[in-house]
Amino acid sequence: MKAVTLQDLADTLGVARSTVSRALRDDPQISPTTRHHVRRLARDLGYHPNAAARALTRRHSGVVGVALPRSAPFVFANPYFSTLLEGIASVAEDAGVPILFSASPTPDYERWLREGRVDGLIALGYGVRALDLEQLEGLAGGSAAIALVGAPPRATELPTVIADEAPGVATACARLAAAGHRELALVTGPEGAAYARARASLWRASAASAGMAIVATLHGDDTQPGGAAAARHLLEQDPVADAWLFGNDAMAFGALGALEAAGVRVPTDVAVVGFDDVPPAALLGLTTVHQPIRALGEHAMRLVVAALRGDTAPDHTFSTHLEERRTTRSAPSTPAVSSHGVTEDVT
Amino acid sequence: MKAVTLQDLADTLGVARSTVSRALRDDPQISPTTRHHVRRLARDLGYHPNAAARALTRRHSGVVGVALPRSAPFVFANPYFSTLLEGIASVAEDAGVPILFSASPTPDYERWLREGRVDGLIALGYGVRALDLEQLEGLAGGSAAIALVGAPPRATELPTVIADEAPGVATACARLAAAGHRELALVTGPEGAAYARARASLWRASAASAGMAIVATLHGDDTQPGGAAAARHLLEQDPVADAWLFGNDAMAFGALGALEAAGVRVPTDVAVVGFDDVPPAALLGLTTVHQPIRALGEHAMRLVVAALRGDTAPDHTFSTHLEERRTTRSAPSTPAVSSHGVTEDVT
DNA sequence: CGACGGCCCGCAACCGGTTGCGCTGCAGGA
DNA sequence: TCCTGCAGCGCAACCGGTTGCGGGCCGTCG
Repeated sequence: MKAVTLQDLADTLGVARSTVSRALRDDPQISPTTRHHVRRLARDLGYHPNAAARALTRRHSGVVGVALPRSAPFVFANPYFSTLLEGIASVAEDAGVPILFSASPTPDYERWLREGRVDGLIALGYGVRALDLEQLEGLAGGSAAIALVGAPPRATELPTVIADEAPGVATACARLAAAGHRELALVTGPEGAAYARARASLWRASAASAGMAIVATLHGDDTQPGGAAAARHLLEQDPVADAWLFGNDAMAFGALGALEAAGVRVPTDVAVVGFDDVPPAALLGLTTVHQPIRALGEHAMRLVVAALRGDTAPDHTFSTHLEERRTTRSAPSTPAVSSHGVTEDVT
Repeated sequence: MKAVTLQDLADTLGVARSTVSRALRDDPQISPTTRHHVRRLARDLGYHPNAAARALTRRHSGVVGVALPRSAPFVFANPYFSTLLEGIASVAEDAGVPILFSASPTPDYERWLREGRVDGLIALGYGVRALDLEQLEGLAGGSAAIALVGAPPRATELPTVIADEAPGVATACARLAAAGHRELALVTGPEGAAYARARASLWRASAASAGMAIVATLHGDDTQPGGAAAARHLLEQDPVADAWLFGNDAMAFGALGALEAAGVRVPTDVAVVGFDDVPPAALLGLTTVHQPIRALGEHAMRLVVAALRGDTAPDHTFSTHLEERRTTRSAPSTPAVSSHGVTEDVT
């Protein structure tokens, strides 16, 4: 089954290929009648312009790539990325831009840009290593539209979309202190990750100014089993800190499971605080630092789409807040459970 | 910043473009020395073959498309699709195949095939409408590699990956009957959806042969809020069925929230059974019919990859089973809670 | 010493659209 | 009547790789 080409249309109509091309592209130098004939035949024969040929002459593909930080099982097991993708895909859909992605530890996506496979790129999270960052900056000097989501390994001129984590962390510390906690445990992300270091030092500073101390720090792998392992580890410590902070919700979920299995009551014996506020957090009643994940994704795609069109998108800053639910004790007088409930973040 | 092309390499080396092309492609008719020179220069100049040009001559792009059934917010809010994507992306990663997708209600993906943007396509769930199915069947007659996931609207020759839902449903009914239930309520998917009809009639048949009856049937929209709404609706009925079956887990989650808000105890007052067993189900302790979602995705991609290579993948059948957790009562003598716990489906 | 064969490489066509430019034919103005 | 102007279309080059085929150069054998 050969695909029908411009030439085919031209042949059966007895005109030149260029005429057909122009007719389909609404070129004013084609007469209405000819244009009409061409369009009708194109419709009847089911003509679809070859994407490769078009991309070749137009020097761009109209596709935006999304660089996932790690391999598929990791990425898709974490609702954080799904939610980010939700935002990205949703504005991509409105803009009519298809998305190319491949979860991979290797920086394929940088090749995509050079090969012209994609015109723009959104790099998620700590997938961007310092080395890649340099390459990306070079590519951005060309016509590539690039946006980063999450804290890059070092300062960069590349457009970066990120939420200010301070407010959420600050109120979390305030609430914990008010509830009587003094010694905290922190389970942060992988040792090398920039965002994990940033969050850890933020927690430390914020805890200190609320009159608390972080007495144990662990590095998790940002997965649910990793969180469970961290929890078991923390349970062996003596004394056990009675409030645990997690670098993301996935690890907190794992910890909740481990705590239940160990017969430890939450929040009575230990309070648990997550980070990100992914959709399942509301279901589980996990207290967590809310980050507008979906909005971050949307904005990243908006930046890229705007860059592709040549104009620049309005700047926007994102913030965080504490979503207080059932895994933390309430301070003596304040009502604690969020009124949002399970339907949140879904529509 | 112009990209470096074959011609550039040829010019600086003083050879023909074709020579450079052959040298890079390990053509035996190029001398080792020339080949070496070419490769070195290519590396030094950072040459990357233009994807469009290559796709144009080779008549294929090396990309596989994934057709999402509805728009992004719906798809990514549902862990079912994330898990499917996890499987798909994971074998795509191994095969080195990038994935193109765009959540959209319109059949863009069929265009993708015709435009040569993608060589293969995986169509998810009830996104495949009867009309599209015809188109897809036509395209499959050509060289397109197509796989369907989930029940198609009608019988088709297209390779379809789907799990046998009968075993899971049957044991669910058996357990419910053993726990003393007699009258069930069913909240199934959208009215028009083929898979929803199939599941509904399966539940009905299975319940009947277990000595139970489905006394109320509602159509939900497969979302969490939809499930909550359905639950509120069911609570107004008189008498209230004391076991509720849901067409997917997302709706069951919503129902759980609504039940909690209404002060109804689960499973004492009403038992809740979901469908799919998405990862959060384990966290929440939702009893549900387990479907090997990730494996379904993996197999679909394997089918497509095999078809692209010209050979055919081994057939494989998938089954379901009941994952009994805390939202159903246990029968008098059997131990009920699954031993899997929270770490399931994560590694 | 000439012929023949094999190794390497260049020429040119092609994939399917896009686009600058030039040519034709007809209408209107001088 | 001749020239100008413009609308409408064709020619051909180009985008950047790929590939069939032909040809030059060299070594070897008769």
